Amino acid sequence: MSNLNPRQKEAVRYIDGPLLVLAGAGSGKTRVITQKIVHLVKRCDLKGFHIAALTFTNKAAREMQSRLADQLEAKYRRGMRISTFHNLGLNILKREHSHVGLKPGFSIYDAQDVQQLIKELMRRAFDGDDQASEMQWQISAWKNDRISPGQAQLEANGDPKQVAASVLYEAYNRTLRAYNAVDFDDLIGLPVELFETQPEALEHWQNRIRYLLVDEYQDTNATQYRLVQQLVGVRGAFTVVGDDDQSIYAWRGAQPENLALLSEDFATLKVIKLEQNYRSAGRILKAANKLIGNNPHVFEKRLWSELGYGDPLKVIQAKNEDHEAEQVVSRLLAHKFQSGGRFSDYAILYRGNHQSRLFERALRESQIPYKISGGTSFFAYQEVKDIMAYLRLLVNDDDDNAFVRVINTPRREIGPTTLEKLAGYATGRGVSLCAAAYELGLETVLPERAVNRLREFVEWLADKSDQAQRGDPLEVVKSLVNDIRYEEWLLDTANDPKTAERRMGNVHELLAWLGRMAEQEGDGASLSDLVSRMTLMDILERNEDEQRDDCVALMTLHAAKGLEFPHVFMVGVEEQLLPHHSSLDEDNVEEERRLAYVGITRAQKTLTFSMALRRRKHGEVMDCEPSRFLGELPEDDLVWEGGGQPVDPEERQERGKAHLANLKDMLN
DNA sequence: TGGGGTGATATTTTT
DNA sequence: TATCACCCCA
Repeated sequence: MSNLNPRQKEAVRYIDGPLLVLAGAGSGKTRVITQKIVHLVKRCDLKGFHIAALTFTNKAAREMQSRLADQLEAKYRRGMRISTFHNLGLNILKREHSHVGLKPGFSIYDAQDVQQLIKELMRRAFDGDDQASEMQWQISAWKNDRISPGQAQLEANGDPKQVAASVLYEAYNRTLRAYNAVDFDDLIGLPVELFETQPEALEHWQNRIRYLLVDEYQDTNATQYRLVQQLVGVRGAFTVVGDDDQSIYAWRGAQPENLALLSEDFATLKVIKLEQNYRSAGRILKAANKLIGNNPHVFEKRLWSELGYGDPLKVIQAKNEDHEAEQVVSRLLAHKFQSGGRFSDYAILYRGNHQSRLFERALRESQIPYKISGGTSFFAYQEVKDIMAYLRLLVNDDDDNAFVRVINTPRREIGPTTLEKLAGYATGRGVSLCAAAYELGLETVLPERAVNRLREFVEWLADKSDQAQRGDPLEVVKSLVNDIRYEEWLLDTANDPKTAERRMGNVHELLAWLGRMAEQEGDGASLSDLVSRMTLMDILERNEDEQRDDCVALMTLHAAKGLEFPHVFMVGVEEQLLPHHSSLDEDNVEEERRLAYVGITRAQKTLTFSMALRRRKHGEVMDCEPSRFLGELPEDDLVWEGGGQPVDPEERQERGKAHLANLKDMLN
């Protein structure tokens, strides 16, 4: 407690009612949350069992957990829930599944599964899957806003596209239930629905969670806010921490107005502002404050810092986008030599992922190690999806999506015709594909050979499922991979043995994760538990760059939220790019300004903006103007630089080599 | 069954 | 312009 400032202390100690902590960038909010948990346990005698802290990302949850582990003995942490919203939702559904029409072992569909399903439904209903992702987006938006298919249809007001989407929404939900499956949005939405209608269930969870903390509160959507409201009930024992200036996810349903809404819904709400920043030099904060001052505010806030004033901010004006990348990289390199720092002290932040390419190239040419965050998820690999589909089917034989994925992977000589007939039969009988395969009537529509193959498959599946229920789930999974000769199949299908090897490596990785998770969950863990937990995990692609740890970080402004770097380059700071043109059309400049604000406040010591005067867009060379946001920064703290002549590629190579030699010298 | 040709598309993304 | 998803074919 002694290392907290007075405001932070107040936020930690205040437990008399609902509390909103407005935590500016770099004001130590995670410290406050963890300290508060310690305070609740040690000073207020609250059992860990009765405390829940919610985050949006697994990363944030992990971070909080590990910080807490440093400050609180294990016995105090028993039963404490520090998890993402979605994991809490999963826990609730696991306990209450019967009330919302789910059977144990229900599947969780990720965005990819959902897209597949929606395309399938669209092909069936409108013979065509045009704009499937738009539909997917719309349905998710409705779910986030707590709008039912019926309401959606009413609100569509005859607009054909909206009507179609709402009809699809209805069919989609129905199908998901038939498959005994939920999507990510349902993990929050179904508990909310449940709590609206089942007071006993709500009471149980209110009794269980007696103090609730929520991180990044400005990112909550309507459904998540409702869940928070329900859980805290009239008691209102909660602390939410957020910053309206860092709300950059409104486009995916977040409602920053939930911050202001709190004071309406909880009359006794106390608000504490954390305005002392421990991260950035004075100049950087001054610029950030001035920029964000152009946005309207419900809560006024002014960050200050005791760190020095720091260097002026720079703006590099490059001739074109290649030149921009060159300039940024050569300045980064020069600065690193001069300061003797590490590559990991630097970050390059951009608005859109496509902007990374040029910087990657420039960094590679100069032999600078870098890592790009936001790679493909481990679970996107087809081999991982395959095995996961097997596991899903194993614990949930209603999951037709998984059935279709798995039935011919590897080949079982069950072709599209057989499947189609099976599907037709299943629909007629109102049962799942798996169940249909057992039915005797099947012989009337399918030749004996096909029926036998299907039976063989489902019987094998049932056998495995039995084993999984009785024995060690992990062993069953291993034997499953063995039974289907997956490795053989990978070798057959990949034209290059290296790819097959890599894919099998991913399968082993998956098994290893399952093993680790089984260990973590303890003896009682069923395969179903493991599978659903896995689906919510965030294992990222392991690329070679990540192995080295001294790397320049490349990421989008969105991905940078919550991070900090001694030296930040914000690139492509031009009109049409930041603010992005589509936000201009939609009159969303304020969110773009917050995005710029997030970028600026990532920097600790130096901040450099860059822009190109001309840039090719969609194959056409366009003139670019400096972002309006640059004009909103304090003029005296900004140094504009031309950027000099472009360096020719050969010289760049030379420079890279020289740099490498230099590194070697330093090592010797 | 994967690769090559074709045509649509071009912000941000977590769970 | 570059990428990506999809369709068709060998």
